[in-house]
Amino acid sequence: MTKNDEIQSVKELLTKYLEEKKYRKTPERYAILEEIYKLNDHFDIDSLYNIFKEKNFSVSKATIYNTLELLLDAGLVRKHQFGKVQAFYEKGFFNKNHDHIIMIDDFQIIEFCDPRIEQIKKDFEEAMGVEILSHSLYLYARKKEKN
Amino acid sequence: MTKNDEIQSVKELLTKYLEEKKYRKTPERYAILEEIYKLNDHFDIDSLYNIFKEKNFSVSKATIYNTLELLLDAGLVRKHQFGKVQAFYEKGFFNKNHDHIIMIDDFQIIEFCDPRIEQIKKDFEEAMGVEILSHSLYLYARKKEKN
DNA sequence: CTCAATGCAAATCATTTGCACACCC
DNA sequence: GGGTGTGCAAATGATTTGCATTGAG
Repeated sequence: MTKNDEIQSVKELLTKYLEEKKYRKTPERYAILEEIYKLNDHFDIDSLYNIFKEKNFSVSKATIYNTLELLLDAGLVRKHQFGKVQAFYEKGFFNKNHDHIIMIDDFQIIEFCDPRIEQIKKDFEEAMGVEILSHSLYLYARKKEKN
Repeated sequence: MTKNDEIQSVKELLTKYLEEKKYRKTPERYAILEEIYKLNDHFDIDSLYNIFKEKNFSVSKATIYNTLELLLDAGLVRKHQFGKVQAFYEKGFFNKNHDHIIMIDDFQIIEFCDPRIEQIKKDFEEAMGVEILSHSLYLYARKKEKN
């Protein structure tokens, strides 16, 4: 799937979501979704705001906040809050690797996926009679020093 | 180990830490540590501040922020930031259960510990040649609806 | 006595909110 | 047209900072 195909697909998912919820299909919502899916990296509100600014496409921060909330609810982005006050986001539909290793030296983020997590979740659901809706796992790592 | 023994022990750990780092042994630092270890629950800065206020023991919020940073560095408390802007803390030396289930209905927090996590960490350390310093795992759950 | 630590208030910064206007339906 | 969504600026709330004062070493 090319990046353009991917963008096309998530736009369709957004349309479906907006129609289901009877929300309006505003150009801002599609533009923000598209910009997010063009990015390969994690991003914060400000950098997204600046991308639009550079393109002379006018979107207010309030709208970006609102829209990210909406996309979060639609399941099209993920939100991270690793230790910092400021939240980070990433596109979140096709890249199924849910977990993250944070390199504390340079804050590089590596994604991974380990089936044992899913097993742990299943075990807890059964043991405690609850439904686990989501999870977040971060490993904080640093490159091994050579002594 | 009784709660008093525990408080005694962590105070000694704090002393050791302060001496190593050549920091001063102020009454505030010990008082804050003690209050935290008297609590059984997770807490935020404000509730800790209010505890001192009620006791007419004067500690400023700036000092509480500073001291929590210090205790964090000393490994005597843990910090959480689950989605919210406001951070939560908990005592963190003797209670070895590191992972948390957040009940999204009432924000109740359940602790647990699963050895599979440690195994995942070990595997990654070996596979990627990094040292994993810590991790955080949250499961977001809700009580199962009875249909 | 000296300088690190505290207390207070002001500053900062991310996020939220209120309200007028715009534009999707 | 009607009401939701947007934009802007002001409000909020957690955390940080500056600076004068205190007290640990």
